[in-house]
Amino acid sequence: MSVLLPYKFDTAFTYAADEPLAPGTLVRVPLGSRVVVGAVWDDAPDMAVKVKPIAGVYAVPPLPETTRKFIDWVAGYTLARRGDVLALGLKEQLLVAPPKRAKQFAFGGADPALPGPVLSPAQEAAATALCASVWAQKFEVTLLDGVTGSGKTEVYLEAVAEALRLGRQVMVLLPEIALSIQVLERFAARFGTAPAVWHSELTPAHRRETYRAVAEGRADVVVGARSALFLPFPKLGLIVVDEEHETAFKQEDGVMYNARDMAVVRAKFCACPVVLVSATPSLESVENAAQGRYRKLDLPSRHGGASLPKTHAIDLRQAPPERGKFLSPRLLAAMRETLERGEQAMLFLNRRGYAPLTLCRKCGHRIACPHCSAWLVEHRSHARLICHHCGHTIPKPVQCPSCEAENSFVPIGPGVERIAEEVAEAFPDTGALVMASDIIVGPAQAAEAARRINAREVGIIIGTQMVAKGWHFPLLTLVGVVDADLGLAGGDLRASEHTVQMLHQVAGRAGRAGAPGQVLLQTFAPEHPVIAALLSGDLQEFLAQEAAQRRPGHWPPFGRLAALIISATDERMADQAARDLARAAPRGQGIQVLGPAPAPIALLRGRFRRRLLLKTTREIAVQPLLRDWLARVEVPRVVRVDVDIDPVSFM
DNA sequence: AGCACGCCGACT
DNA sequence: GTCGGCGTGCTC
Repeated sequence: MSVLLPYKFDTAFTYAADEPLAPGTLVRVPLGSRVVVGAVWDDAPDMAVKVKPIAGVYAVPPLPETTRKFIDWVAGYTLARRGDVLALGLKEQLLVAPPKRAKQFAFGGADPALPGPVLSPAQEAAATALCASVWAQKFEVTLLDGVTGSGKTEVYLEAVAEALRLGRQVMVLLPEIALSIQVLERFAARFGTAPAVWHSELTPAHRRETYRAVAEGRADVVVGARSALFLPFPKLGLIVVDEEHETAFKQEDGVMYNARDMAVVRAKFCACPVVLVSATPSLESVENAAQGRYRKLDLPSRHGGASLPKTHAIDLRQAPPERGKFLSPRLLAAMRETLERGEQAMLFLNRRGYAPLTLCRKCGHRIACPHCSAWLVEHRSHARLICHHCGHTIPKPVQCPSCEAENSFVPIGPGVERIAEEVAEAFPDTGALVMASDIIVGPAQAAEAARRINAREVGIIIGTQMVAKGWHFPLLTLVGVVDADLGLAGGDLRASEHTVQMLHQVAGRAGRAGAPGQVLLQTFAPEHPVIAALLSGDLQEFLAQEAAQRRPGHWPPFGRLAALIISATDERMADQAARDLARAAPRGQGIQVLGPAPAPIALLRGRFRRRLLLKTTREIAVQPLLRDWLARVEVPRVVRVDVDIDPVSFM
């Protein structure tokens, strides 16, 4: 009998059992001197190897066939080992008997019969279409494209209700679920009980009970981060991917998978519909809809008569801030007017900390991370400099290590903490709140931040990208983007697309209730297509331009990409391996290999990194090419070669 | 993932 | 002379 182990093995091991066990059965098996968990797999047993008997069987429902097929498929697609993929959803701690005092799972209690909200005609039409798909119980992908504040959540909650009426389970994927308190509250309001949640910050006992409830079919709605994909749903009837454009769905280490794309595959194996939801859908999904692979449903206007915010650019070349400051007079004036009306303002700057660079004004020395090619970022709230890549941290030095000058360091450029300082000077009597991932940590703090804002204890919110997602602050009417050009630097394929998405989402926080919203973009390049798209609000036209740029060169979504990241603690070894791989690169019609080049972060956590990029036309599957390529080249064991299929980050 | 085996530096 | 550093390799 073959058993797949949740460790770095691609092949299943063979064990003996007194009587045959059904595939998916979770077992305890000896491995070396230990006993570990494993899952009976569908592979043929290996007859050539001498086998040990299994040590026991867990009293847990077996992994459903749909889950096993999905695990095999993900491994094949991402070039990961199957055991590593199994490990994403199976850990020994999930199966140990729950202690007596563990609270019984309170679910199975969602009530789809509770009355839903009154929907607008457009919402009603979309909800009806989604419910029909759920009812049909067959695979279908729908892109639900609705402007910010259009009530997309209410629409897909009706589809969730339909699945519950049919006795099926529902998986809802969110980016960064730990911060999505407000979404969970809306689920609770609709169904009379909070959904099961699945994310990295659950306690072990909670995690164990949720796993069991899902496996036994007791948990009917699970709202989770990307790893919820690997939970063993026995009767999945609907998958929802909210904020489908979010890059947080892409796992960038270990098994590198895109949860949005894998959700579509998961739905296919489960023969159920999947709904991708966004106000700013990715070019990938829009193109899939244009080609007829996905169905598209639109919610073109805001719910309840609220209008979309008006967006204006502030040209920093003509009206710059005071010297040493970052908020222009026009933005400050708009903030003042907003506060005087009793409304709230939000300043957006996608940069944590006080200043991104610390410079010695005597000799020009800049403080860099010893393990990464990156500057250390000053965090004044901790009185330290921190590397945002590896976490390396030092107290802010008094003396320059290069020229030995004392107190010569000056902060260069702004982070949210520095903006907060400027705000405190300009508006000393207004409560301000910084929202950044190092300050608002976990669900409790996120909930407390939302409470303070909606209780009007806070007049000005200063946030990083954390504030772009899903928040609903009724009194917020002004959004100021401190540096709208920030995301455009660098040669990233999707820099423009991601900047438009992020800034549009931030803009969408303004004016969600009655009062009209206003968005001000501070920029040095008001004529840039990204800024132009945000000013006009015509995202379709913007995506059409993006498509026109990417199509001729077969860049995604009009072609396929895979990245090879070659890394070693010895720079010459990384270089040599990269050159050897480049020399053996696959060739042929529709195949292109770019590089090797030093990665933009050429040194990361003490490892030197080189990159190669494989680009092919859409008809070519990159996995066989890569398997063959990597098998032909021998690299020293100390050199690591990571494969990133469909890369999102090019760092 | 663990755990053992294995070959080089600083202790008794 | 041994203890132990963690690089390398194996686990059905």
